[in-house]
Amino acid sequence: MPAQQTASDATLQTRVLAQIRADIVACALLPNQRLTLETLRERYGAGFSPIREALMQLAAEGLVQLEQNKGFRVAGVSRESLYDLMQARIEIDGIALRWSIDNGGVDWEADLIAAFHRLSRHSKLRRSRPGKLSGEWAKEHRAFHHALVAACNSPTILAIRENLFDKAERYVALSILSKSPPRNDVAEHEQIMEAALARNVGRAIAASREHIQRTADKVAKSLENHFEFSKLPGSSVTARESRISLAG
Amino acid sequence: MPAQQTASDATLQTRVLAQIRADIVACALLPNQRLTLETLRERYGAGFSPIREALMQLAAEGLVQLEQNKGFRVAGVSRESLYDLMQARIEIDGIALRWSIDNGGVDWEADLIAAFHRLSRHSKLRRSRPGKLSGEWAKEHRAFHHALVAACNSPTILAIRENLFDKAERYVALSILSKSPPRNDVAEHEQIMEAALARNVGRAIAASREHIQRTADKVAKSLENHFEFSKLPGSSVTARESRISLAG
DNA sequence: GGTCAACGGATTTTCGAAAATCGTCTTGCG
DNA sequence: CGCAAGACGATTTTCGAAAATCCGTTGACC
Repeated sequence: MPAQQTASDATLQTRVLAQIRADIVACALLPNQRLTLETLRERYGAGFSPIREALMQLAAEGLVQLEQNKGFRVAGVSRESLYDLMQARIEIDGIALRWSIDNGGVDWEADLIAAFHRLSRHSKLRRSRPGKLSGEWAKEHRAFHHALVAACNSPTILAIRENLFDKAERYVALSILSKSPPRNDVAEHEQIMEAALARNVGRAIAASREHIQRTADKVAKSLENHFEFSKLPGSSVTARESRISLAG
Repeated sequence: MPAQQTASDATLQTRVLAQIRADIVACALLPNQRLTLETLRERYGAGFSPIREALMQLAAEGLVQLEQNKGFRVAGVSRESLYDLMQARIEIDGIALRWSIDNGGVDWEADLIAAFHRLSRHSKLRRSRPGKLSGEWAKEHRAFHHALVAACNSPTILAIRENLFDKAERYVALSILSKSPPRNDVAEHEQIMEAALARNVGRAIAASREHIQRTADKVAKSLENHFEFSKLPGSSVTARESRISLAG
């Protein structure tokens, strides 16, 4: 069993898709950055077909933009789309949370508590050491929010939620890249969890809304403070290509 | 200006994508039908690449399913996924409607009224003549529902809504294919519109919920009455490949 | 008779080259 | 000098063939 890669299903296309998506979400590929096929071909070691197919799928998900005969770009960011995204997340997560509380059984409760425990531990580690563990933390954070809504029993809503979460995580990664320290939101997560476990739908949704709203405001603020995003590590992107416009 | 095709943006991929999506939504390609690349190549007159790219995008949208090394199929249907879809539509359309009522101005009102007028006229034509105009009607029906939420001012929610609408329309097309006469729901649409124009959010959302719920029930019933779906016009699909299972 | 491995056909997946397209620069003309 | 037409370079888009994979089947061996 060659356990070498994190997520290599089988086909090259699947692997490339996962890698590019991860790189975009983690802002290893910056917003608005041009995605030349030749460059991607070198970077991911694949032919044109798998890469183009992966990019098409990401275009459908909204993580990359495609212009006719002009190629692909990482989706741009703006204050408008940030708040649009976060507002939608509030609603969608609210729905998923409501249904999850309605349907969730003991397993759901147990998984949720376990996920919170892992998250809180990783949050402490994250605060003590430098920002090298943010990958680990992001994983636990994602797992916790997934556990919250895991019992909602609606593949449609869950798929939508997952997609919005990806996009939100990208904004958070961008905020961290701009030297903004991550905020300590363990207490917020605990409040959501406790309300959910108490089967208090209204309180849980309100707490979730607050959580997302605060994240949105924090991200918006930290991006405003760093209007010029020219030289970021590990990318030969020109200023023009990766400039982040908060205006439109 | 060669106005020959309905929707031919520019690239072959875009055209193929629109055609396949339309064919799936209209059930010209039946649920569960296998999509051999060779067959699609003949049917749409294109190479492998544009077709595969289009299918990848449709896979991301959820209209086709992709199995590793086993190719593509039109997404299957089931009672569970029908109700999952419709339940999600109720919620998403509710959100979009609420925001649209909050934000909509006079233009929104005017467009909505105009869309309803066209819809009601086409509904009468549709009842008088045989089912040859259902394509026209579907277009107006789609336009009306879009006009309802057009002012919601959230690209994210609108994109999600559009996708769910496509999937719902496919179920309705399937229902019509099973010789089930379309129901006369002009009154329902009028109720939604009037509540929206009166800025009565609660009543509008309730009417919308009722409308979707009734459509779901109607579709579910007409599909149950036609368990065997083997020989449908214009397709050389074997019974095994296109059988519609309402069980799972 | 039953089980397992290897073979063959069909299809997917991947590749790299050819064709088409766009933006830009240059050139020629008014 | 200004402007339009044409050509060049870079990149996308498309194509068909080659490689890889899967499934069903045959055949051999226990």
